[in-house]
Amino acid sequence: MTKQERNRALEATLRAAGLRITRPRRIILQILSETEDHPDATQIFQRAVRQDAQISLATVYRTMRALEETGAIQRHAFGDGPARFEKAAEEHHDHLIDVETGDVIEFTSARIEALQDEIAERLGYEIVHHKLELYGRKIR
Amino acid sequence: MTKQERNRALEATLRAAGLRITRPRRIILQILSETEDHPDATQIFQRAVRQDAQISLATVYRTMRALEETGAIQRHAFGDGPARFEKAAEEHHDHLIDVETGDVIEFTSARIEALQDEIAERLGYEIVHHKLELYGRKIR
DNA sequence: CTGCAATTGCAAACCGTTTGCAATAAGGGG
DNA sequence: CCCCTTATTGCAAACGGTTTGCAATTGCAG
Repeated sequence: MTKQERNRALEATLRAAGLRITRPRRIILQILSETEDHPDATQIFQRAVRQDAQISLATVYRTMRALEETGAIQRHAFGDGPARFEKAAEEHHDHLIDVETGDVIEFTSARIEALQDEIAERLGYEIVHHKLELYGRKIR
Repeated sequence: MTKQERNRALEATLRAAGLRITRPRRIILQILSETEDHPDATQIFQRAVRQDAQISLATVYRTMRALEETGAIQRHAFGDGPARFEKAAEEHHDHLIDVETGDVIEFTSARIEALQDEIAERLGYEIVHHKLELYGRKIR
């Protein structure tokens, strides 16, 4: 993907969200698109500042909120600590968090999803969303 | 269970935790033993104050922390908002949170537990603990 | 009963996050 | 292309939940 294509994609995301295309938002979205991890607001802010020294943390938070509301990104609260973000996944997935490093591994299980629906239905509920987090330690 | 038996049980819990038996702790633990819901610190505090007007919120937090560390109670973070507590469950269980009322329904599924272990193992991890929360809306 | 360490209440600090404000910038209409 | 309206920004102050320093109180071992 060329730099231009990337840019076009970012702008499309913003436009689709009904948001104006601004320098801070472009930078923040790009950080989120490029990263492999699940950074928190402060980390995003630190990375953003490297590209534009006058971006403020408040803008990061506001942008995260706006993008979350439109579904462009997802907010997670692993354990305690600050919220961590990732760009919206094409496919739903759950998380395995390494308790030692904080690393996050994504996974999916259609069988677990199915069981969840089954359980909810049995209890007389329809699932709006769910959260499955495994906290584990690497073997060996 | 008589009042005396209850008291004895509470004290046993505290003693097992290596904690001194104090008025605030007795009251807080009793609230947690009697309630059906998953109150947050403020709610626990409010209920405690009815029995002893000079209990402080700080003590509630300190007690929750101490009891959590010894495993006597569990801390949950449903969605955002304040942490909510419940006395340690004999058996592990997960939660279905009513998105409209905040009510919490507990459930268990051996099948889901088994799948989780399977997934973690496949990823090279052993599960330390996990969190499964279903957020749903009551059907009709 | 005494003495020491644990616990308490209070108020102030804390941390992640949100918000009011005035200044700036985006982008649709002419 | 410029103007005007409105969204967005940076800053600093406020916020809500939680933790902490301190001096006073209390539990409990001896």
